[in-house]
Amino acid sequence: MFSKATEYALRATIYIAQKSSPEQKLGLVEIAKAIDSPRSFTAKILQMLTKDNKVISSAHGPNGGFYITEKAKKLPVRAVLKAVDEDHVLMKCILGLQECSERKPCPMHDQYKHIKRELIYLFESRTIQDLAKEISKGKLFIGNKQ
Amino acid sequence: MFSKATEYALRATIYIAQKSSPEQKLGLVEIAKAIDSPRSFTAKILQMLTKDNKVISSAHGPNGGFYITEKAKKLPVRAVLKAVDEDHVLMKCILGLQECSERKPCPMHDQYKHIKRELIYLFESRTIQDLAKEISKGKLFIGNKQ
DNA sequence: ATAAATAAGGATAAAATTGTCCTTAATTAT
DNA sequence: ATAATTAAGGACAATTTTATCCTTATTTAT
Repeated sequence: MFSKATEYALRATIYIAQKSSPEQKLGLVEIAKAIDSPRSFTAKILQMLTKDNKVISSAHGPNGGFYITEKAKKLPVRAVLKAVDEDHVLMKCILGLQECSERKPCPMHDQYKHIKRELIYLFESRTIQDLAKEISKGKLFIGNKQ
Repeated sequence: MFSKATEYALRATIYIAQKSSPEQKLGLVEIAKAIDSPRSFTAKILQMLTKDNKVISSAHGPNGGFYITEKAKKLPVRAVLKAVDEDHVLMKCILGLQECSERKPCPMHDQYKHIKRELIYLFESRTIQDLAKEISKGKLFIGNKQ
């Protein structure tokens, strides 16, 4: 559904939301290990997420790293998709038609529109915080290696 | 959600199902124009769909081209995904984790699993024929250019 | 001030996907 | 038989995505 970049972005954001605070920042190496993603590529993706402090914040130097503010935790998960420029995936036609709408529907439109609505609702209604909370309750996983 | 290849595969299959018969075959050029896809790339994709006559059938020579049998029309749309080797998209974890299940869920698993189920149901329950019928009723579109 | 630690950014490489072109094979009509 | 028409298949090219590496900038601690 999403690109690798977006998958890493979502996993990293959830992990940072769960483990970090402005006092306790996380380094790139720890994050990449935890979410099982390639280190340098993850760095690029974190750059997109920290751009304008939209979703993730960062600090240079010793004890620096990545963290998330309380305010940003309250953003819908969809904000991550927007930050990595893949929000359109939620809205696009499942057959890839440029123009597919009620007025000009593709053959799957009437069926798929309900799923699309739920997808959008999922990413819009749940906040980054929501997902981080569940992971800290214990039973959830964010990386491939145990 | 799907790759371009899969989008073209779905559009081509629906178009062929609507316009062709074993007596009335469709040429590559017509198909590519109708579904607004690159001609030569579409040829490759049609090759996958005709492999072992799984979904689409073809014939060489004058008055040759692509068509679909009555039997194949009754296949679930999911058969197209399988033919182009992209069926896994329906099942995969939305965060891209290799192992994501009830027993070892990712942070979005509990929410997303319902959507996943509906997606699978959509592609499993609807046949190629179903989609072709609706397009021939008139109000549906399968290409970008009008 | 200096050194150490860390993210930011640029250049590049590797791999995958998308796309084209040309030759070959199969079929049909003459 | 021959020519025309069409799909099949192989080789390659272009583009996009994924990934790495190296240098630079920023901050902190000494």
